Amino acid sequence: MSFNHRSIEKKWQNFWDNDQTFKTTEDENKGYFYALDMFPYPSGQGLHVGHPEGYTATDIISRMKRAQGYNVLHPMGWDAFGLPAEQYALDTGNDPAEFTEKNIQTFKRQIKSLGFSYDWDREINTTDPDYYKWTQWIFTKLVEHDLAYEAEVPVNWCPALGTVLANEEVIDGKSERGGHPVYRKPMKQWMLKITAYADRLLDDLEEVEWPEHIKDMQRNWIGKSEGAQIKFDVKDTNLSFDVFTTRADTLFGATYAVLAPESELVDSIVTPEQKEAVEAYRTEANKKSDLERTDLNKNKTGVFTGAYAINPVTNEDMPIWIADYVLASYGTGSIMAVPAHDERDFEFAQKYELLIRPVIEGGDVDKEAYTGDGVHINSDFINGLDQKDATDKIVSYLEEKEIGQTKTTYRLRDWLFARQRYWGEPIPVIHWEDGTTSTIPEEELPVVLPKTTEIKPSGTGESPLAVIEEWVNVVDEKTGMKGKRDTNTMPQWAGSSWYFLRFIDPHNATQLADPKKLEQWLPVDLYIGGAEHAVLHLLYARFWHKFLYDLKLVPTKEPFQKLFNQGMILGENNEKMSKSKGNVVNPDVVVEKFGADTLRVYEMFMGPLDAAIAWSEDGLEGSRKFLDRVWRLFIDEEDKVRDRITTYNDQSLEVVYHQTVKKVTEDFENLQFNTGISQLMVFINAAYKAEGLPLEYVKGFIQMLAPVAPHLSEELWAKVTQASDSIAYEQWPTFDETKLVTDEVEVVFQVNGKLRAKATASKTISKEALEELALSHEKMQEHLEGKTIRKVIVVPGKLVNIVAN
RNA sequence: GCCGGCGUGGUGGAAUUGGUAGACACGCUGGACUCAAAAUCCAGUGCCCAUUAGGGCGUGCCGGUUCGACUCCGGCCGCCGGUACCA
Repeated sequence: MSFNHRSIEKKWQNFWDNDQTFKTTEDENKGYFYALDMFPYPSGQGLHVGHPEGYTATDIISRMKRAQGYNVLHPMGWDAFGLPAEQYALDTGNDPAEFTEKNIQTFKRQIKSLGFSYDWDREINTTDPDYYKWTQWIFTKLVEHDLAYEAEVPVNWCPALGTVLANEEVIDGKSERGGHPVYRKPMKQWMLKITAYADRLLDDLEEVEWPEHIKDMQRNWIGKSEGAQIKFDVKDTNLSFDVFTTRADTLFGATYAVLAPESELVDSIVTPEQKEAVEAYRTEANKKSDLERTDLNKNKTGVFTGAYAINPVTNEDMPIWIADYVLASYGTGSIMAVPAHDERDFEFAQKYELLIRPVIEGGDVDKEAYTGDGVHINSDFINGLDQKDATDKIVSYLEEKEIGQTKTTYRLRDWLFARQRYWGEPIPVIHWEDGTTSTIPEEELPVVLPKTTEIKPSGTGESPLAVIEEWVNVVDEKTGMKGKRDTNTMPQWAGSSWYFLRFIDPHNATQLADPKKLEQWLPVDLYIGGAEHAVLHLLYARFWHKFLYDLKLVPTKEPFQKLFNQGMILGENNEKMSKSKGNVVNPDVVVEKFGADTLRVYEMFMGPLDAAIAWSEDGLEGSRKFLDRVWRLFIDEEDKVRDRITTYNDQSLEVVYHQTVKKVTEDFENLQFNTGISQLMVFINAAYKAEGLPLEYVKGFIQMLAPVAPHLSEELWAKVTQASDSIAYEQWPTFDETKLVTDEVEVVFQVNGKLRAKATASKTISKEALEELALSHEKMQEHLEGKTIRKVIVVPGKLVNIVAN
């Protein structure tokens, strides 16, 4: 008979709720372990089978750590602000808050049906004013410390929709909804100065246990680049501009200069003859989105300004061009072009027939740019030097003349923190009529998002909040001065940048979280989520954490000690699951048919946690068969514990049991759940062949199965031990190192590296005796006949290899 | 293009201080049980040759180091992820 997952799972989920089994303990005599999932955005689609993969992994670790005597913090919450809810509101006229609440209830029901050991008393919702009060508070602190500032930044403005669009809502320069034209329009926006933390965000990656490729992605994103900044004078004026270059050594080969089309200097230097062409080019460039600009990278375009710069070492005239292959936002927004040794400059110079002068030996400038190292030529005082020496010498020269110095730049840009949207945290700022700006003091937070019956575009590009007059307009009670609230809201990244702190003290009304509790729980010991957040979320959260660290509000430099990214679960056809492909698996259906335990076992057994693996209905059934097999081993047809389970131990399972405890414990610790579960299967296979089942081993096995299949294990535990308590806090089984190996081991005999015979021998057998055993073996003698033994390699307890010819 | 990862049976995957390749599972084949089927239990299952005994081949491809290579080195091919005019 198989177990009834529907009744068992319901029974134990109710038990855990009523018993408050997973309420977080904070016993100072125990260690603290913080196992965190990336909290989900509660979409209208409901839970996907990909979600439980990471959740099961952290749940297994949480349950094992509780049994190992730790206080475990294992919370769940909702990253519930975001675009889809607002779109839904725009489409239907409904309140995004209600829609979001409904989605949360669906997610929560689904997550609870999987039996995760979350402490639901600590549930967090980023859209809850009690939560976003502190999101806003952190923002005001950033303003106080000059890490938030306002700047004119271009947005995707769609006049037809009367709204600003996110990049992903713009397709080929048209709005995704309606296909209306979209323009780049500068708007005043809040920016966060994440670049001030660039070096620390880079350096402190050394301190965390993250997958190397994720660290690499962050390093690339930060994009630290060391080079030199060099000043160029504009001919016949007192104007000048700086360029950034990593190849100062090629300065003698700089034959022209390029400014970004947006550069303000262009207005001052453009000649009357070129003015029209330059203006036309700038207008054209302004129409293109960043994406379109990069799309055109095959065919570089640009226009001559008519002006010349002076090369500071050759004193030659360098024509100044504008071209959109130079980005205003990187470096100084202007470059010295060295076409002989830079591929982009080479392509541009060829197209516009600009001078290409090689200054390094090697390569052929008629064909392509040479970007390698080599001996410098045509370069006066650095001739004959290699790249490094030439760079050092020329930078010293420039420093002496005070026209250049070493300089570090970053690819990382400041964080555009404003959204012209309704469904987000209001930015807690008032713009007064006298032109000043102030943040809302702590005692007046939160600035609550006003309820409104109709969310509609403002028509000006501002958020829908701008039309809610009674909310926007404020008067200072003391001075009577009028002001307007900032109508921007925060991006979705805001709430998720610090939620892991609030889980530690979620109901604290007076501070973000109690410092003592933060000290106990931080850093997060294990953080699991999808790789799609490898860069932005993790970088933003690290930035805020470091800022709070500087304010002495959190005790650690880094928030997440160990990070792991679960892989994707693909559809049975090996493609990404999607509605349109019809390959989506609904977890509700799986839980109903096979049970939550089966789903958990299957998702952990299908392969390594970080691999992308296709769903398989057959594999799922196999996991259920394993659980049934476990059940039948211990429970008979009458639903009674089998009398094979006994306190007598005939030792036949001793070795495999101790091996199982060791391997399962270590594999779970290392997140290698697939091999850990396979070891549980090995034990069950052996147990089926054994006469009696020692109670101690049965109990130990059920405990090891419990983190993966908790409902079934609770039920088995209750039946086998007659206990009325949960298995959750039973001490995790231990193994005895001395019982791991048998006295007799199988050894392998090889001739010329080829396996020819096997034999059993004592594991402590001497080298000589083992060699003798090999040479005297019948099979070996056959293979050695007529050959001369040249060499014998003996690995004690393992093998003998005889080299002969 | 650049950075990172991967490539093992019919399938998902095990195994790397270099030492029995294919653990565990799915699938398949056979047997037991059954009137029969399902379920279950037991056995077999990398490929090729051979009736057996046995032999040969085998971890993407080519080469190297080694007594011995899935594992280390060099060169290719393919797939996946990230990123992209970053000066």
